[in-house]
Amino acid sequence: MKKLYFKDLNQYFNQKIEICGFVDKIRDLQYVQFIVVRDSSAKVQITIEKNPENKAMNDLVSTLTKESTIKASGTLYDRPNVKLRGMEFIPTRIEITSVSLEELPIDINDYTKESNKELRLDNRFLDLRTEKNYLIFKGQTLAEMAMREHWIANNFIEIHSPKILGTASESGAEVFKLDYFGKTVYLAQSPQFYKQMAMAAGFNNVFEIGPVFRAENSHTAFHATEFTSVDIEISWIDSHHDVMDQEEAMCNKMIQKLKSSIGEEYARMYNKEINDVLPKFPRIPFFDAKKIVQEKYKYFGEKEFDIDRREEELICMHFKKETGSDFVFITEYPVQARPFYHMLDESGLTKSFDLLYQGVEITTGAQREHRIDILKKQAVEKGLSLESIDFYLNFFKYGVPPHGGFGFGLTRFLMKFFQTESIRDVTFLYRGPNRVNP
RNA sequence: GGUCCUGUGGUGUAGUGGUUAACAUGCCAGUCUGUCACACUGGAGAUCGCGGGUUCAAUUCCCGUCGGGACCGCCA
Repeated sequence: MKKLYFKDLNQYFNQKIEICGFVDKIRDLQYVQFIVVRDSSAKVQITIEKNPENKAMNDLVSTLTKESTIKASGTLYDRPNVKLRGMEFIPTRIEITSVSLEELPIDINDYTKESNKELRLDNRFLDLRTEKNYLIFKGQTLAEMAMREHWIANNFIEIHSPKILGTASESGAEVFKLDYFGKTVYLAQSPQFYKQMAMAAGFNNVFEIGPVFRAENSHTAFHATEFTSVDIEISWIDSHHDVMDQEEAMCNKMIQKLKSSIGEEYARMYNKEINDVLPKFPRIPFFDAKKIVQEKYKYFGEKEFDIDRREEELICMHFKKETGSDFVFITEYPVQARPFYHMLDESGLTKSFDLLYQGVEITTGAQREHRIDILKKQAVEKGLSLESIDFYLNFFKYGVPPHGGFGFGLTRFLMKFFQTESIRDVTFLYRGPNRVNP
């Protein structure tokens, strides 16, 4: 049997078909019964008159519970007077394929108050049954597809770097340790070193979409201990601006794809259009950005060499007003805020950038230092032992193109794109300091 | 890791030092001429997170504990 998606049902009027899905609502009246059935794409009404001929089905429906799954065969009719999509399905046979318990641990109806978030995460499989949550993962699929299309058109190679590491990878974050046949190994907190290795391998341009692990005891809406990172690395760049050009192009493709594919559904569910994306995003050097926030908003961040949450929000607010852009690049971060492998410019600032989206940092990128002597010197200055990164330094001994790249937090992007309050809402199954189940 | 907040039927909330803990929704039963967030009537459902203390009396006040959240720090 080929599953018919309910969104396509208007092609099947007056035909004998089989439909299957979850029971969304049951309205059992004196002379007629209605079942609203739902699948991932839409809902449809099944109508059964109460009469001797239908007795078997009538009895079945009276025992049916919401959220059970059913299959029904019958005929679909065009019925303009039915409010739900102007159609109804008249069955000749209904099969209950599984029965749901009567009461659900969470309320999945859109029009009532949302259940407690923890309870929803405990019962994520039920939480995800709503059309709004389904749209998030449809959006994620399309976003990844758009990015892949962009990369393939630009000669990128997809890599799958290991997540079990003998030495800790470097992104400035804490790492998880685990037992590996009696030895201590680490979970990858970034594919950083390996995507650079691909540059040394002559792959020219690479990308990876994969999990990364961070042992940070962070209790915020923007952090998870495991999340999906989109990483790219490209060779033969002149500066970090070439990397930003790539990210700009990628984001444009992505937003345009989302707009063309789910723009209507998004507008219906969120009462708002997807914002247009500008072909070019504002690029503002770190200290200039600080200055704007200080002069315009009279806000003085506590961190001299980094940007705090409030500053991120104000910078985004400023450029949204000035240019209409949801995206803003902050460039030339001071060396104090950056890892050892970022390349420095003549003035001692890093050739690096962050990308902010709707007030949140979604990317860090840079031109990498590919000259081994300078790389070693910078590592030592950051307090790293050269032995610990020996395997990494090897990549630079036998010729390597100038290169750079970025890591893009897919869930952070989706969180803001879908206007959710937490990264947990856009993660299939969230992992955090206090959550490793289900 | 720091600061602050929170825990009451299945779910979401209200409320109180003192008789039967309220409301909405959900659930069950019945009624109902096609509903469409169906409607109406009735019913079941809560040792008020857990432990201790104060008190004649604690769901309420205090302490501890466990769970949870928000913001900050760290980062994507």
